[in-house]
Amino acid sequence: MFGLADCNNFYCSCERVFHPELRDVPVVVLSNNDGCVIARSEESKALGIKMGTPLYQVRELLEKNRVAVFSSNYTLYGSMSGRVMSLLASYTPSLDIYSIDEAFLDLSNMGDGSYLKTYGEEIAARVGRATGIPISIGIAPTKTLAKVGSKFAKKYPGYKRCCLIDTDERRRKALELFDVGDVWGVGRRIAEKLNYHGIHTAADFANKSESWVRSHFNVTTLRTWKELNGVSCVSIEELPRKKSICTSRSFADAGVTDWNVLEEAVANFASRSAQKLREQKSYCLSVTTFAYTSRFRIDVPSHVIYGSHHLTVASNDTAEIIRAALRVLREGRAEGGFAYKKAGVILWNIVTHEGVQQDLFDPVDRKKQAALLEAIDRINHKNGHDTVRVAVQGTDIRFGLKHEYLSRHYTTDIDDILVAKN
DNA sequence: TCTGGGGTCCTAGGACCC
DNA sequence: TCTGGGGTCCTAGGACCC
Repeated sequence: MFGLADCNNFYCSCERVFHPELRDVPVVVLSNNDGCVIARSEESKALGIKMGTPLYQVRELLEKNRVAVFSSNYTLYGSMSGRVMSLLASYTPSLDIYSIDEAFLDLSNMGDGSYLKTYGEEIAARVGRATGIPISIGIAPTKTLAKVGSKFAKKYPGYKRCCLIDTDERRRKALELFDVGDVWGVGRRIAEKLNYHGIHTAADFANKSESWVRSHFNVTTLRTWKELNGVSCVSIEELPRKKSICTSRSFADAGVTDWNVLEEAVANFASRSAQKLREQKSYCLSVTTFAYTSRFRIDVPSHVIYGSHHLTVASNDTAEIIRAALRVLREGRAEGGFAYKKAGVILWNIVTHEGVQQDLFDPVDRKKQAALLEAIDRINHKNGHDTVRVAVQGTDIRFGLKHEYLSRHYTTDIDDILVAKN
């Protein structure tokens, strides 16, 4: 049996922990640059605010309904996620952290149905009490069904935050009430195709024959079908090492027109990506850089820079990766004044230390390089991000992002700890 | 005017091999 | 006019997830 624990409206809930006066007030959290709405409390959902809506389209609605607005504060959310996950880990021999606000618990051999139900209720209550974050839990023989369960647990208070789908009868009832488009693994396109064939509920889909599903869809969708029928086949292997690492940002307002600022931004993205690479103790062979003008503006000249550079020896050296990223950027430079709205650096072809193919004629002393990087990382860890950096990264972040509604770093910065007054 | 960021997996088609 | 058969590897793009 699998349990899926899902934090309710996670980012909004994190803000509420430190703003208890907002408990019954609509709350939204914005994306980077305060661009779009990416998290909504139940009250905000009821106002009809959709996920991913640009802020400017709902600004009036937010003001009229006195919605509390926050810029995203990933430092806070990451730290709160850590608290939730460490509690969840104490309830299972194996916890698979699937995202910042979701995790699968291995609940095999934990006793019969009624025991599991109580166990789930207890987990949810404890996490809520200890962290202030409300969570919902679904328990079922497959991960896809556990996800279905968690949605029921969230929707109906009667479940006491835990919904168990263990028998065939319970499974049938649940799937009949569940929209096929809400099934994990069924996105917009597949939902459209299923609807076209007259399939609307998860039960409609589960009742189709295997051969029908196989002939109309690919193996991924077939797996989803099996999971709905109680056959577990989606494995969430822990991927300790990422296969690609990306750092990208949109630029505020109209974008970046100064080429030097763009280079500085790309240097910073490359540096951040190299740090992430070292954190997972990996090396990359390929560096891709991209920069493009607004996808939404048809009234201004558009331009796309996109290219890759391949290293001869896999590296995680900041300077080397910056050099590669800037080289691609410069190769893509074109005449004309363009306003770049977004840029980023992707590292891929990632290998472990053992997987690094040495070069007989390598001019770089890799041992010295590693020692230097380790020293830099240690200094930066102690004294703050980018205390030591490459000159081309610049001294101030001129392409700075908009964070007009940022809350404080309550759990990670000594100066931001809440003070209780008498 | 203003429109996020970071991932994984699968498949079709092209390039190449004998 | 007629133009083989059987593979592998790589990449771009599409679909999905949060």
